[in-house]
Amino acid sequence: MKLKENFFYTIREDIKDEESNSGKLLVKSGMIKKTSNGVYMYMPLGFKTMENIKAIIRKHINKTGASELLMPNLLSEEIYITSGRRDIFGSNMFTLKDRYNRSYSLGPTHEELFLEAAKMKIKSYKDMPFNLYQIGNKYRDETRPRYGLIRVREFVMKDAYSFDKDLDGLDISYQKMFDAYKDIFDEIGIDYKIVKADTGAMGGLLSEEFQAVTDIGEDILVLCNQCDYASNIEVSNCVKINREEETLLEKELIETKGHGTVEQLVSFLNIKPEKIVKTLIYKAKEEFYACMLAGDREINEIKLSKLLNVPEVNLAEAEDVKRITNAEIGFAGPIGLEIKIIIDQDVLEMKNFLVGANKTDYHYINTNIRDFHYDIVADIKNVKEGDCCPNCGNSLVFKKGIEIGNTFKLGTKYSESLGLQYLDSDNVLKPVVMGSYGIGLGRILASIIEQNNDEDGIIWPIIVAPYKVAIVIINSKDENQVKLATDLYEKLENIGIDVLLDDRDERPGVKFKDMDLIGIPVRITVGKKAEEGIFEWKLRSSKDITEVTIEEAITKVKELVQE
RNA sequence: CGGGAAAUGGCUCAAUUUGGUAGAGCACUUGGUUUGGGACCAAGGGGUUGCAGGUUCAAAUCCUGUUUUCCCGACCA
Repeated sequence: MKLKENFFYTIREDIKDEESNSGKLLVKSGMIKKTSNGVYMYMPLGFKTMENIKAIIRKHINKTGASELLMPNLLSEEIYITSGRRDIFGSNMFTLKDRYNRSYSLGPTHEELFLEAAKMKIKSYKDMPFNLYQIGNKYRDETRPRYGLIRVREFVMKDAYSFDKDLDGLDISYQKMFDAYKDIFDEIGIDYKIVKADTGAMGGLLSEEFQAVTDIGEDILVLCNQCDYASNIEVSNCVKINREEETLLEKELIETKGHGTVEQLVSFLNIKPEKIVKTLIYKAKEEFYACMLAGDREINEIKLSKLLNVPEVNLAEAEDVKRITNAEIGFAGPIGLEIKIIIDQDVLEMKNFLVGANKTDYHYINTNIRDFHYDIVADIKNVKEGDCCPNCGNSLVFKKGIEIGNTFKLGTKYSESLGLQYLDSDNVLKPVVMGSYGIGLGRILASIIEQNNDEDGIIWPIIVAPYKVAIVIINSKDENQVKLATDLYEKLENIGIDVLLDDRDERPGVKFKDMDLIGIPVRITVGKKAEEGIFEWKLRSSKDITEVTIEEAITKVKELVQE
């Protein structure tokens, strides 16, 4: 592409309404432009990069034997009501009415539709396995879009769905897709981890997430130093902590005026948070539960909701807490409570701890497990950095990640609710066994930038770069320079290299800054030594500059692109 | 959905406290000097200050409502 005669722009000023590095750089470099909260245009440069990512994805997904198709996004709401997911998505789903007042929604995910498509073929066990996929838009009414392309309301996703007659078949289909995912992310060159995750609104048997490792990530990845344990914190199991033996003391009521939080109590009484057991009142459906865990720990609501077998749990409202505990917030405790009490497994081992007294401004010290009743003992807390690995016992470390891919073993959940059956060899109708597999393309774009940038801008890996080579003409009025640069430009184009010719009437500094900003991997400059046929070769990722002839330049480009 | 901040030429901001009819830098146009890391000089073009009301002789500025954006939280395959 010749810059002078094509659509190209960059922004010099800092981007005010983007917080993340990738968001700022994507907007500054002219790759995307925000149209409203969480909705972006892909400008030519961004579009081209996206197409490169799509090509890599297609290559590997096609290799698994999956067939590509394209689904609509305007979907009758009926579809989601039938599958029972209308309520699960709730206000996360965009809905609209047509002129006859019929309800439609913009597809947040497409299990239901792919299942409809699969019905066209599946009659007998002989019709499986197969795998369908599309690369298309998804719509989710996120409460708070943020971080550029990382959390948006309209986004591009590759979603694939496998159909098998039994679980053994699913295992094979799943593994194929799982391996393809690894190949895709390896080829793109993202630093990622695969973690076990919650199945959430998708339901099903197993969920594994492909997480790009970056500090801006919204998920916490729990990793082991020694073994290959890797899990999203939402489902990481806690290993019981061994505690020192202590003589049990008698509980004692003490005044703690105005000190309701763990933090306040720690400084007021000069005790360790590990000697406090906090009591949180939760509401699940219409029932209240008191959840007890050590003061230095966070509750894990996903574990709690699974334990109680409800879709979600919420902290109780202030009035409810006051009514249940007869005290202000901060003074809840187990003694005398009439609701069900769930204690974290570690509380069982704790000795002589502090709890709320269910009386404003009072706590009990030296409380022990014998002093109150409890109904359930379970693992209801988040793991902490330094905890023991459930696999090998070594210590766990945390990293932050962005979910860029997710693979689910769905099982028969959807085929049962939507009636996708086949006739098996024993002449019995059975539900089809499904898997679903997603990749977020915008998140890949953002993650690559989060992982590959410097103070000058983006540094694209060559495989996804919108253009592999930028030829910069130092003085676009110098005929020699223009001629030489154009010659190289045409030769590279002829061998199929995406190359960009900066022939604008700008000063060199402007051109260098722009090429750095948009992250083109190779820069070939035509300047002072144009008359001798000498180019300057520089990689975006390095400071080194070498002099090359036109033949050498072409050879070096070929080598780089083939790698 | 709770809490906070903001909205002024294409972009980043000033003028708002103390009401007097909008200004700078960047970008753009023209001319000139320049040309190896976001040049300089000169002359220009471009804004009914998010929107709707209200107060006032007079509103970017004060008041009310509303919309949008950003941040923190809640939420989130």
